[in-house]
Amino acid sequence: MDESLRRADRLRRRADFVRCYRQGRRRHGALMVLHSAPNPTGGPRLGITASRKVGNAVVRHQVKRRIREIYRRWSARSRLPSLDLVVHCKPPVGRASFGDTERELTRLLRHLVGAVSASSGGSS
RNA sequence: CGAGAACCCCAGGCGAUCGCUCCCGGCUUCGUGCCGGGGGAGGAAAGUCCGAACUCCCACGGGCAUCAUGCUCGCUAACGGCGAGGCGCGGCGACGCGACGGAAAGUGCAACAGAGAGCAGACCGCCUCCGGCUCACGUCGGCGGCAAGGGUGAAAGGGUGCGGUAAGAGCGCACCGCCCGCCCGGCGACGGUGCGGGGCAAGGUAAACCCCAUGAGGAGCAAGACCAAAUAGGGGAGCGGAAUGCGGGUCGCCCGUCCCGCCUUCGGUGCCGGGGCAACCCGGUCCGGGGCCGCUUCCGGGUAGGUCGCACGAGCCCGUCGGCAACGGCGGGCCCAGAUGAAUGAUCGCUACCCGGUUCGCCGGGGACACAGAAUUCGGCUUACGGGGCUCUCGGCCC
Repeated sequence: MDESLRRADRLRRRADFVRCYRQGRRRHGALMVLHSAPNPTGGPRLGITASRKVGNAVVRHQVKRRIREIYRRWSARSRLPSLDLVVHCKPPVGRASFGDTERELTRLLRHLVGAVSASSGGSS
């Protein structure tokens, strides 16, 4: 399958982030919080936030790259509905391993696929 | 071998798979997507502490205030940086460190201790003389003289010695130190076993105020330039509604409000002058109010958003020449990140090295690990931090 993740697949405007926080659903994990809100673009978009509590610039960039990589290579990504996603990092993620981060993120994303497809089926 | 001291260098490498971003070329159903090739974090990218380039704003000149710098000569686009030198301090030494102008302009400050701390001073002490006691040495008291010795302090008004004296004192002398002038050396800071003069005055603190010299306009790439929705608002023109303006001040600028003047209009049996038999009319003056709304059309500013600024530069590398050096000249070669919720990555092999075992072939485990991520760009400084090389110093041992 296509594993590319280009500019259009990422969240790039402050307004989109704010919309996710205000109107979106939330799912909490030990390492991160996942916000999600429907978007009209026809495909999922990903945004990642990491405050300075997570670590210095090197740590924050590493965490964001790992999350982007996990999302990019996630096998069920193509089954996601048209959603804007924001992964907000919590401080412990700076010390977590790649494996732990991957387990947590995929668990949160899996819940999302099931929940949204069920609710959209019920409403239509 | 052990302690140190300068200077310089590196910041893993190779491969596989899947991705991101920029540039070039080709194809393009022009969605800008594919295909091929190439570039893609640091020595500090950091702190944002200095200095500049660049951009906009302001500006006639001068002064005040504020801030910064502060030995000399160089280097540099510039600097609060760097190099060399002087002086002082620290270290056995290699070497390191230093806001390193002025305290004989003024003002202020100095805890505690101490007799006394800024027109110095007398606690213990030293001494002549007088008096008491004593055979005497001496001792006690008093008028005075003194500051050598002790003691206090961060600091007590040159040091050592000799002379001198009742005891003392630059009181006198010698040497050392200090201050002033000259001479000599040095571009200069400054230095000199140089010459002459002065008994020594002028304590400390200027990262206390201050004085002196020199320098500084402000804001910053979210600078700034261009394109430009939606909504709201501004300006011009035309038409319609009884009537339907203009100029100036206030302000950093614009709009509004407010204020002033002129014009116009409405009201007040207002007031003054003139006219008329009169209703009233004309001119002036005083008080109060109004000087907009709707539609059509055009124009400009501007927000979101986008493009540029934005990657050839005080550039890097090599050689050579000048200079102790910082650095500069000349010649040749190279093109070296440009993201913007922010790319430069993730995972997996092998490998230096480390640990354990060893039949010395190797096997098992760990595995590149410190500080740390460009954001307009340079030159520095400072701070954080892993490792290596070379030279030098001191000490120990061996030949």
